Amino acid sequence: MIELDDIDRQLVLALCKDATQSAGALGRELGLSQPATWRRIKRLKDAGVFGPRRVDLNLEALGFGVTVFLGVKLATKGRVSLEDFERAVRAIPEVQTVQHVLGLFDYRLRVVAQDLPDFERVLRRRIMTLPGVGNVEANVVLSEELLPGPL
Amino acid sequence: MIELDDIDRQLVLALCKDATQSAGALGRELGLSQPATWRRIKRLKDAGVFGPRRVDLNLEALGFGVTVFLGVKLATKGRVSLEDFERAVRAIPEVQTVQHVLGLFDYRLRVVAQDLPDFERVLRRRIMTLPGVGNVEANVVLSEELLPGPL
DNA sequence: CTTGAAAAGAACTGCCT
DNA sequence: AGGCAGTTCTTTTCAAG
Repeated sequence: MIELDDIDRQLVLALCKDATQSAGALGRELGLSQPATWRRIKRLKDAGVFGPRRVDLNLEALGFGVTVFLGVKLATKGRVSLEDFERAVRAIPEVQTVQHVLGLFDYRLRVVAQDLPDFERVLRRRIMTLPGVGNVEANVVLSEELLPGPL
Repeated sequence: MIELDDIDRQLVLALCKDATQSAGALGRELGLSQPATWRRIKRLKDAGVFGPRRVDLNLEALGFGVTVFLGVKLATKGRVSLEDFERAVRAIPEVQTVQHVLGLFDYRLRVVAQDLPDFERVLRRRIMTLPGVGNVEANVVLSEELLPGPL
């Protein structure tokens, strides 16, 4: 497990807020030189503190105004059923995230759609027809807030 | 609403997979020159296609091995109750995401903890003591897969 | 849209304290 | 570990076809 000191923590938090900041700019905030800051960031990267760098899309601006979290309970749950379900769900373009979970449901899916009529189409023709689907619960997202996290 | 042509779509998808690629490298894949690729990316940025650039942390490597999605149903739901609940939930370090949702629950929370005993502590001392909490449902995340999305 | 090039800035390196 | 100075790379901008 990776241990971070105070300065590392501040660097990581600053990068979580805005990943476009340069090592020089970050260092100035903390009273560190550019190379010192860069070396710390490199050490953190090499230690695997950061996940793969991705861009996240502004889906609203692209016409996807509706986000729904679905809980899915499978009717049949053999090894084959799980693999069949996962393969089929990966083929649905509107599904953004697949979580295999423990609890009242077997899977949680993050699904986007253009609007509610479009979501109904996705739900009826894509989700409900998935192999082995039992119960489905839906939560339409009204707003989402990302917090600093546990550091 | 922003319209993308085929090349834009390929650029966006490539950046979703790996945001560290340079404009030159991206252009080479698509048979475009570096300036042409750069201009397209700039146009997309200015159009607001991309959300704020953040880094995502490898929480497992930092000692947070457990991720749980909680559904929370409030017992009392006036305007004040929602604001009180949101303010209190924002103060819990282990809460990563707060979603206000429509459906069987009022909120969905993404919570991380070091392990299951640690999660029990968070649940009993932080979550269950939130103002106005009624029913709580938990799904422990076993695995999570991010898909390309609806483009 | 392309190629070529130049300027600015950020990333990286070696050496020193 | 951090700072300084310098090199290399990418980004960013421009000129010309």
